[in-house]
Amino acid sequence: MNLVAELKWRGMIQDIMPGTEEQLNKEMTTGYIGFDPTSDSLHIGSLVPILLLVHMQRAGHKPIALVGGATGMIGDPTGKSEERSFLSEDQLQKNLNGIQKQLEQFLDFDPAKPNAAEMANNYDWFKNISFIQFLRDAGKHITVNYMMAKDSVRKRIEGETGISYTEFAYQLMQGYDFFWLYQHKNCKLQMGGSDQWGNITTGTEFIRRKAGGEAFALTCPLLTKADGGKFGKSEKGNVWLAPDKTSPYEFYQFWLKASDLDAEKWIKIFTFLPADTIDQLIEEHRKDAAARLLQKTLAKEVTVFVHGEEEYNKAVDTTAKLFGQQEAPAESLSVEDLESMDGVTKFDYELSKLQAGVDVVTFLAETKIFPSKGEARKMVQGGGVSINRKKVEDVQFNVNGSLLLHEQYLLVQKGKKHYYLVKMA
RNA sequence: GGGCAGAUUCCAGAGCGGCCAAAUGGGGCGGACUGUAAAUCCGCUGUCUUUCGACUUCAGAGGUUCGAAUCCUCUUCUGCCCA
Repeated sequence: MNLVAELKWRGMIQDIMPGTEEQLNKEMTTGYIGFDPTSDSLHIGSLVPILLLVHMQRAGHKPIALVGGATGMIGDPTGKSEERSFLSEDQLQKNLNGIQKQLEQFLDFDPAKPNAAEMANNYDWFKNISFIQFLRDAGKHITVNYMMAKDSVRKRIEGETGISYTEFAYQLMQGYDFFWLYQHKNCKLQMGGSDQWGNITTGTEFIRRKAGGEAFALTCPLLTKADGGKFGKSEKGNVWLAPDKTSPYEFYQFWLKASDLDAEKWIKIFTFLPADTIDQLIEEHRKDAAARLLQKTLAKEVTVFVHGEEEYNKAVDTTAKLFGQQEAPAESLSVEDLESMDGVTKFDYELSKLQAGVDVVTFLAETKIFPSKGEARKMVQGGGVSINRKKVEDVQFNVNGSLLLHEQYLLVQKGKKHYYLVKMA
């Protein structure tokens, strides 16, 4: 199966420029995707573009991962209803480093290979361009009329907040990137999320007008959840690829909690499993949805891809202990079980205080499981707190030494899915 | 430069002198049901607080008033129209 057919089948193509498939079939093609340094880690939303690059490389083409050191100083207006504030240069540098390190782990940079991946930073070519030079070299080739017709710009112009000249110019910079890579790296393809279509076509247009060259574009759909919610958010916010921001356990849990409909879609996009395997999984899942085979496979594949086998195994272990036998009393968990629960947030508490006895609300606030007594109380009143798997029914409930597991642990749950281990010190 | 309209809590959007921590919807969180699903139903959603309540919010600064998100003045920002 050729690359385009493969991506199509996986549901990873939203728009594709005519001729792209032919180009990819004709020769080894260099393609790039840009990543915005808006944070020091990528999140799972960026995983789809990353996977596009990986698929490309697997199909024998050459991927370039570009980080926006220059464009990050400007800000992409796409999808933003308001003008954004600048990132500080320190922050930007930190973000660039973080993102670059992450991208490196997913692609093969072995220079011995003809299609070795490459990393690029558009600051490298923008830093030497003067404003005048840019206006003469780039600005002259694209009309404002053309730029204003782009969705990202038009929405802002028609909207209530307007758009600054700075953000308006963004697409020109991205277009110039593509042109630069076309000239220096023979890069003929740009990919990205479908919201980038406008920016990407400015690039192909630019290449056509300025160099008379032909360049291609391909975008992947932006993911949403079947219930219309935003993709990639968990209770704690974004799901990050960095293990210190989203633990592998939480990461694994995110995929495991996917709804049936989403799981069917996502397994095609986020795993490299072949078509027949996936079809079979879907079929089996439909026979016995409660087994959640699809979610488990999805969670496994993605977690291994991002965090590695070992972290995956730990996440599964922890999951089994916490959710395996929900009816089993908390007392049945061994010291090793409790200690080895990776990814579960741990807190310390003074043994002497506990032995004297504390009311739940104070206890929950002092352990920092809840930020304040008020919030802790609300949650207890709403029936959202359990200690050692027993729901706390009463705000006056007294927490004391007799509840301790193995004389030193308390297993606290906020809601059904969030576990905290409190250890006495 | 001139005129007009606007800036409200996470978002959208009511409120137009006391009954306003501020309607409603969305989102978020929690509960019930279930399969750690979806749909549905219920509760919470400025901060702190056991209750009472206290404190900080309606672009910013002043002012009028017993009392202001609501009235006045200036400032900032945005949109629209005229030059």
